[in-house]
Amino acid sequence: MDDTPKLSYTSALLLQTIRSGYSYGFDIMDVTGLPSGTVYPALRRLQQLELIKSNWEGERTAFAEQRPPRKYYRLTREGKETLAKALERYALFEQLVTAEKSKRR
Amino acid sequence: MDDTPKLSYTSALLLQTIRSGYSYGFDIMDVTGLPSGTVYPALRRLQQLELIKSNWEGERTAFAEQRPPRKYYRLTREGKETLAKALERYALFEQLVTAEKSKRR
DNA sequence: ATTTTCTATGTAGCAATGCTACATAGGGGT
DNA sequence: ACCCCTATGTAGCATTGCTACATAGAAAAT
Repeated sequence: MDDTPKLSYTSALLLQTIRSGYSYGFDIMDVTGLPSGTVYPALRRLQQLELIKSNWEGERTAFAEQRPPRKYYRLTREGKETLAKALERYALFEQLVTAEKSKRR
Repeated sequence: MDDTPKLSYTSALLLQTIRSGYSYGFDIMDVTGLPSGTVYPALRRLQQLELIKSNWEGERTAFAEQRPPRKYYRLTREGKETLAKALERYALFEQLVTAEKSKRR
């Protein structure tokens, strides 16, 4: 019934990061603080699961801005749905934090 | 300088769960939804890192309540400090969620 | 001239983590 | 007899995460 995969925290974080507009590897590394050896393989896995799609930046744009070309990612529809479910699951964390806070007057 | 280990999401969640008063394995499994094969080894690792301590429930209490004895966990001082730092790191997730929300009016 | 720094993507190889399935055990119910 | 509930735990495998390294062009520094 439910074919959406259960995402690790890291995977969910990556999806949310992309969703928030940080859409290429280097930028994602920057925001999340995760190393390249974590980010790039994880992105590849997410793409294999068809939760994200990618396209290379045009060489002309990269050349004009004098830097290597970027590979831009965006969420697929399935990616958005899976992320939504992951956020529900991870909301538990916050509930526990707030519950604990309210305990100590 | 900083000897506090970097916790996985799962480890941080376990610490927070214990902190919130769910202090033995079976209860933790119940709240988090994580299976025993995840929870028990992870608790053992957290104890090896001296982030939590444990003590067995008295046999008399368990006998009186007609159930197997529980192993109760509590955070050490180091555990509390490590958790606090983990929460800072994981706040990034929420920031991204709220940032994204504010983007779509 | 050469070295270093910055942007950018990526892999190899190892260690750590997470999970499924199973094991154990006593009490209570059908 | 058999199953369910509470409770802890392990074996063995698959997946994940990380450190260290590789590549490459442009700019800045020495």
